Amino acid sequence: MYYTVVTTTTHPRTTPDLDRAVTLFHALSDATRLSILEMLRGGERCVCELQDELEAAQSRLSFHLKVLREAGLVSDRREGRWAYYSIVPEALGEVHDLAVGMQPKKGALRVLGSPGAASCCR
Amino acid sequence: MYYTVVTTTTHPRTTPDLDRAVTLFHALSDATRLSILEMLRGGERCVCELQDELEAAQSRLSFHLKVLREAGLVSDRREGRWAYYSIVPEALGEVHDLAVGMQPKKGALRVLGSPGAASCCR
DNA sequence: CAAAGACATCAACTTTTCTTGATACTCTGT
DNA sequence: ACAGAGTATCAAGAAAAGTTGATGTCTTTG
Repeated sequence: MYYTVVTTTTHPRTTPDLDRAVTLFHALSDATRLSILEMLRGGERCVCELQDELEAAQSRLSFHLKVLREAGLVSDRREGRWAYYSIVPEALGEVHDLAVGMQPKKGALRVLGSPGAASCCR
Repeated sequence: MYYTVVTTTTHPRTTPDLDRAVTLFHALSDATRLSILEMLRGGERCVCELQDELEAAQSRLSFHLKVLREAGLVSDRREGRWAYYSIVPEALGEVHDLAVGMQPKKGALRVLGSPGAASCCR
């Protein structure tokens, strides 16, 4: 049996990509995490290396790596007792696309008195 | 008189753009704020319009607009008793550049056993 | 098998961020 | 000058995020 999703949605872009965008930007909104990513730009790193260079407590690092991992920005590979983290380029691609997609639409540049601008309050 | 900045800095990119990036990403890490930006994509809007469409309390909106404004993502224009907000494309450009700049460096792709990868822990 | 290293996870606590309701400010029309 | 609309700001409380130290789980090595 099939269900044809009719999408009666009154408020359109309310949930789907919005959540994703929030997750992505939130993961990037912390100095420690950005530093981690900066280190990973050079290639895979294990937690102990990050720990040394960032002078951060181990559990703190683990916490931030989890945030990055759950946002899909980094992936981890286990080898013996080490965990190697690396950047997931596709996720940064999403961020890139989001930034582009948030630019004003064509024709949205305000020309004073143009119709559509400020249909506001009487 | 000139100062030749010698950059004795031990920890390089520790403060300058990092803070800016954090501010920018943080401003974007909230659903309400992203919705506001989405509305502004169509052009300038006054607070009352945003209020109606987003069904958000006035003070709440004001709060979020302030975060966006302080991050430089939107600008406001006062006209009579109305405040019109609009997107600052340049700020989104910064976000775009950040996303690009965070991609792994050339040659950072891990080839198993390649030198430089995992100089880690003995 | 015991000991030690590399991480993850958890609980308690601190800090930051959001929300809400009240209040203040600034125009505008009368 | 007054009343009311449109906003900003502030204080207090609620919720979310980050930090720290302890503990647990694998895994490797002697």
